[in-house]
Amino acid sequence: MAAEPQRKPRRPRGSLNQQVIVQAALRIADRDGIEALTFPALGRELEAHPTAIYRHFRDKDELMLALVDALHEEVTADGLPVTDDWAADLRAVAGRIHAAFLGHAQVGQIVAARTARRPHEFAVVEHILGCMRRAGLDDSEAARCYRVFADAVLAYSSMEAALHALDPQAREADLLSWEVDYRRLPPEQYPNLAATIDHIPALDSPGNFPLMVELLITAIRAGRAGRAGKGTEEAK
Amino acid sequence: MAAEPQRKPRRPRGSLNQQVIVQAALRIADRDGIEALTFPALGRELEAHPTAIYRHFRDKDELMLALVDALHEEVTADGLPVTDDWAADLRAVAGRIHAAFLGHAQVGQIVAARTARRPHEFAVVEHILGCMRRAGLDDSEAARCYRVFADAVLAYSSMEAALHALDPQAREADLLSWEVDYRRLPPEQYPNLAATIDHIPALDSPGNFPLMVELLITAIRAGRAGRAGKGTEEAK
DNA sequence: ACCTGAACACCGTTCAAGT
DNA sequence: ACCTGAACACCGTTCAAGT
Repeated sequence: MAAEPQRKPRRPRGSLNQQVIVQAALRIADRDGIEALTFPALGRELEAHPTAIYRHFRDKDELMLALVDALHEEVTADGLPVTDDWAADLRAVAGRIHAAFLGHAQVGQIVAARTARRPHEFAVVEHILGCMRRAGLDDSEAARCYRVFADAVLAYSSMEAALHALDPQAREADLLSWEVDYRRLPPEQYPNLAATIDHIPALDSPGNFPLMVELLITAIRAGRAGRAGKGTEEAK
Repeated sequence: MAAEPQRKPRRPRGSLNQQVIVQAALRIADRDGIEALTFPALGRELEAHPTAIYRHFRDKDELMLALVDALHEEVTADGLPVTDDWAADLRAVAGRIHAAFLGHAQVGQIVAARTARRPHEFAVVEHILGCMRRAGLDDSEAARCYRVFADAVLAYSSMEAALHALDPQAREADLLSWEVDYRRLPPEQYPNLAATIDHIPALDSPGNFPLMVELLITAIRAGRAGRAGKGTEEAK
């Protein structure tokens, strides 16, 4: 007959490489969830033998780190514009990171747990440092504020990605728990909750992340006021 | 002779419960790492059959959520003191959360990924809301700032726990990557990095978290200035 | 040099059988 | 009611054998 079984669609010789594997892994994670990202699944997606990936990545952890780096690459893909408004630039880069993490929420959720630093993060570091210096901070303050701003944006985005990555039922249950459980608490024991419960934003409210960014920018603008920890040089 | 084999040290009848299992799980995670926390390992630690845990937890995920809740319990264990200084109270509760997460870093690292809200978190919510209201924020602002402050503290602490939970070699490699890789970058392409590299705190510098908390407090104190997002009522 | 096949150790989960 | 034993499906990883 015309359609013979064709059991083993072998890949051509050198067609497997890190980039092809990373793209396939991203497709699987985005489509079926991070827990569905297994070597057998990768083999099917690539139409290759599951263990062929070991030619290109030492182990699964190294593949995961490559996925995280792919997200950072997406952040810097179109270049990070530098304007004369450092605060606007900080909002922009924070928004880019946040968007990339939620856009690939299944991978974004593991970023916080995988702290390894990879090549594509360099450009982001340089960019944020520039914003801090243009804000008028001295080198020491700029360096410390960079560290905190970048890590806060990373950690918060990763946490929101984790919520975003939950399957719909579990997520709905999580959000409903807030609506239901918290309203049931006795007002005399939880007076502050009782007074403000109607104003508390949802866990996944889109305004949460921008507000955190805005608070950090406000504090950076406020400048030397309220700096904690060692290394606060009064020299000036 | 005297010491007979005694192969199966059976547990007495009703001696297994959620609390006993959670404590055993925490011991294993703290001692051997989160990836060593398996049903077989739990069986050995409890001297019970591995699958006996299924009598008390629906699946492994539910056990993990119980571990996360145990951390929140630790935060509120000694009560959260309310003084006349809302900023100091915010520092204190943030420090408690941070300490609990790093104290059980193996569990702390998964908190951000497991967003489920559990009983022992109620008291923390109430406490932080009280701080925000005493800061002079109206109910809407207090609610929004609570959400961002609490989640930022949670996310940042969880990320630091993840770094803290890495095995020593991997962690050393991560920290060294900063020292080495970043110093190798061409200064003309990364001028801001070149200028500030000596001032950038280490990934695990103990000052990072307090600085983030201080920045948030500074912004909250700055008050209405620079609030972003919808719901910014100009009524006043 | 690169990919494949088979095997190994291990884990989460289920369920019928014991006490 | 509670725990145990055995089995099942599945996964990461290794390694000798193929082309």
